[in-house]
Amino acid sequence: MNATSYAARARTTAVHPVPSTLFPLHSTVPLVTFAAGCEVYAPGQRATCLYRIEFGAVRLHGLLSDGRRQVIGFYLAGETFGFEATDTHSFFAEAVVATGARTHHLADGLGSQAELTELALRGMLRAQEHVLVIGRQTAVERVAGFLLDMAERQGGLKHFDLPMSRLDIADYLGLTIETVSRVFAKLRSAGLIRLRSIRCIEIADIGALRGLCA
Amino acid sequence: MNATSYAARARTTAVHPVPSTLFPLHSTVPLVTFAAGCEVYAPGQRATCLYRIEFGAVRLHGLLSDGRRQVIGFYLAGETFGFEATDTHSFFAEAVVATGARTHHLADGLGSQAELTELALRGMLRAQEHVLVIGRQTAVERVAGFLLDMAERQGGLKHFDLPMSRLDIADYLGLTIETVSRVFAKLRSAGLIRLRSIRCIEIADIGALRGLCA
DNA sequence: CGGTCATTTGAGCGGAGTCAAATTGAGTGG
DNA sequence: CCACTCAATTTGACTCCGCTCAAATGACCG
Repeated sequence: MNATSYAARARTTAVHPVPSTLFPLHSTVPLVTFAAGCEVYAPGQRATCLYRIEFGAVRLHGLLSDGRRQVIGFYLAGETFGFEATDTHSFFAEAVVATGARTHHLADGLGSQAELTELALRGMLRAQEHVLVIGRQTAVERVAGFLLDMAERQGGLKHFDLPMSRLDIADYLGLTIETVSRVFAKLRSAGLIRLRSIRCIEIADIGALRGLCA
Repeated sequence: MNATSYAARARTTAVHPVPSTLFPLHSTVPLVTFAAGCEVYAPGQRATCLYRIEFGAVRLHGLLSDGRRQVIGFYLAGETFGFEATDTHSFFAEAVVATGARTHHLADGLGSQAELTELALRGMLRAQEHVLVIGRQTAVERVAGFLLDMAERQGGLKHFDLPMSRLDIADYLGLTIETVSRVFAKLRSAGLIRLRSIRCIEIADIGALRGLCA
């Protein structure tokens, strides 16, 4: 039983839950911003628009009745989320760090049928690959794969920032925060990664890291 | 490490890998049939059409390099699979039992953009919910939820057939065959289910079963 | 009836979880 | 700039759920 509830582990800092609308500088669609930890939407709320992230990061997550949390996915700058199979949202979406996003209603250009299909198909593939990772990989394999994925999605540089906390990573990978921390320590002492700071990772041996991903 | 390879555990019975085309009786699109265990497609193959199942069941699964297997999903009569985010397939599709399906090319009616979007969105949601189950639920919760899902998808009767083996179930739920068997035994001795035969389940106490699913 | 394969059951182990304490780090105010 | 606070992360010790290995039982079939 993995029963330590999310609420008990993470005393989420209370933040202003109302997104502020800023000037649309580079686009005709409005930019909404969210402070770190701020909720974008919750399950059951009506899905009204898509969000394309300009800066920052968002996590999608679900909760079990006793508070166990699973992060379904992270969305980074340039990525789009908010589309649903039903007319209401199925999961929580929250800003991981200060985030700005442009909203697109289904009538808009980005909401065109073909693009929505593309997004849905990619979202499906991503979730299916996530199932494979969580269902059959060890803690080390999951963390190694996660770091490579994050590096690639941030431009493929050999050092990059992790916008999310260890708890977010653990809940994304189906592990505990302690296990994630221990795997980081192991990778560091094996010389595969360096921790420039707590949230800044440098990949020192990408080949070895890839070799760990089964 | 969950390293017992699928090949080592399951000596898949060799079957005729060539689908036979039968007469299109109720539809203008061709019916293809697959014997139990027969491969429908494999990763890397070009995705040419959708399959709508007339009878039988299909599993989608991925393999890790050392043979660990994860079943991504099952498709039952009336359900559609075969759509992909890229132009090639990402996973294996195999008939679980003797299966007949109608193929629909993207130009056909069923392949219309709106329907494809709908399928992709539902597929995404299903995979995301699967992530939540595998990432955060215990063995008992996973099995209980699986049985309820199967019952519901087969018409909601209180008894139904499981088309797939215990190994398929285990690989779908991210467990081992022994654990699945033990949970079945536990649910049976607790009076929540009855096993009419090895593959025929009767739900004796659906309320209690639901209560187990967190 | 014997062979083969799927499933169940038993015994023991280990990877990741739990509980707890130490350490680091980011703010904040003096 | 430093002391202090509080949260995030790391580290340590121990536990337990689900895995591994092994053997028994059951189902199907020629």
